[in-house]
Amino acid sequence: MTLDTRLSWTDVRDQVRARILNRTYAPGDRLPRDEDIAQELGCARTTVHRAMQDLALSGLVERKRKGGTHVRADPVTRATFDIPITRREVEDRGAKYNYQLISREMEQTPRAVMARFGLQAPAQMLRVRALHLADNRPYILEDRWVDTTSTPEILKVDLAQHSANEWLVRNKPYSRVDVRFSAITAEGTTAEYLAAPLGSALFVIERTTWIGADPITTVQSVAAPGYQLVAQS
Amino acid sequence: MTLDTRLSWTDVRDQVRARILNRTYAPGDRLPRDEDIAQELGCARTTVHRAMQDLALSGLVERKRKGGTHVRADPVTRATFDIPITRREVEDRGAKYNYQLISREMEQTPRAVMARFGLQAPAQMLRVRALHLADNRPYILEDRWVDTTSTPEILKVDLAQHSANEWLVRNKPYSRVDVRFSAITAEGTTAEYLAAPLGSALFVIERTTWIGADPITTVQSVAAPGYQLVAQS
DNA sequence: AAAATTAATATGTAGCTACATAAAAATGTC
DNA sequence: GACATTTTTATGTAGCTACATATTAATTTT
Repeated sequence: MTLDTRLSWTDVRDQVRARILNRTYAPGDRLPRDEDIAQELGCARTTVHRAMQDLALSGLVERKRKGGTHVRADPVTRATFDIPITRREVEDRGAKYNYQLISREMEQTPRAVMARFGLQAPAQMLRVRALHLADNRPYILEDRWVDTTSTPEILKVDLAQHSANEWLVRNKPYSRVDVRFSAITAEGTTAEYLAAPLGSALFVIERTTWIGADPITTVQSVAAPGYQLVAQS
Repeated sequence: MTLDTRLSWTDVRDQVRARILNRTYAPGDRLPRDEDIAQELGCARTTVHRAMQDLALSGLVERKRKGGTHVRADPVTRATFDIPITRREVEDRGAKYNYQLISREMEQTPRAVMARFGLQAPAQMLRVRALHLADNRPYILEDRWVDTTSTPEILKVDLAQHSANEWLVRNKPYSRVDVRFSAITAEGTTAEYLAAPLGSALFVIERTTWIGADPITTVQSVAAPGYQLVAQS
């Protein structure tokens, strides 16, 4: 048991956060300099610096050189989501995972896919459609396009056995990713594959990845009715 | 012009990331110790440490004391979303913001709301329903419950003038938040208020906040058709 | 051989110094 | 007064030391 009351940077962060919460430092206010806070609390400036960095990262304060640290007037809620490979997601829920390949063919990219990649002209890419199942019930329907220029190896993968999702995540790291969420209405074959009532609302995750400037893949993953995405705490 | 090729921690991070991308360090592999990397690249261990922390934060590697640093075998896509106050969101799109109060009354919390707060028994709370408009078109319909025990001041706020969203964000900082996304079908008054075709799919953001262990507010925000949420790059 | 103890080790953290850098404030010039 | 230049200042970063802490690995004990 050490009797020293040495402050850790998380202690400092929590104290400063508490002061923001109880309005000692109100929205828009400028906080004291790191060094002054350090002196007041009896720790080093580096410790305060680390605490402040964390508060800035979480969106509570804004820091600027020479300008100092300000409590954000319009705090944003910042939420982080983990999007694991579908197999894991299913298995983590304690369900049995299954996978079915629906189609696999070279096609010309439609306008929507060009837009996602930021392409000027259409290209030939591998389009893979597949269904992921949880306990033998449809879970996620994915419609994927893979750039065979950046990823020719995909052509040799037996996609009936291994999902493109898994193969790509394991074998094709990306340097940039774009993720967006939306909702669509269940219609036609989408509704059929997901066994969703016609007209029901479906949650959609759109994910596009690049390596450097080169497109790798873009997927539209449509979840079965009732799907909910929860932020990391 | 300094001729020193002193490495910054972001340089180190990028170099290590590049090695993971190009399979020098493959998924599941253990990376060299921070100190060895530091020596190899010619910088201090602290610099490597900072770089590694960042890679761990972004989900690329996992670190454990004594265990070392490992490339994650099943990398997750980690995406961060900023959820600003609705006024800002609208104005940032260059649209004119408007707001309409629909109803405001004390009610007993239904089961769904109890669940969101984790309450055992129902409670009386202030229920506020309101519509946010962008360029005079429905944008987001919010159905909010405010705990008047933790937040009695809300009762004195003129909610016809200021949205509860804005007042709470500005005046009631929270210490914990739960965010989740889903999709629902447009029906009844929801469809009416949002001027959405019956049966169309609507994107839903559910946000619940606490201060310490005390509930503050929970909102279900239903967006007009076509809404898309984009991750921060 | 199994269990308990001890040692070794990689990451985590705090504090210090020194200097870099951006931006505001002060000053000087026309 | 308007504009350009210099100074000041608060945060940002790199490197060092020293020690904390969580685990694994090795050793001893039963």
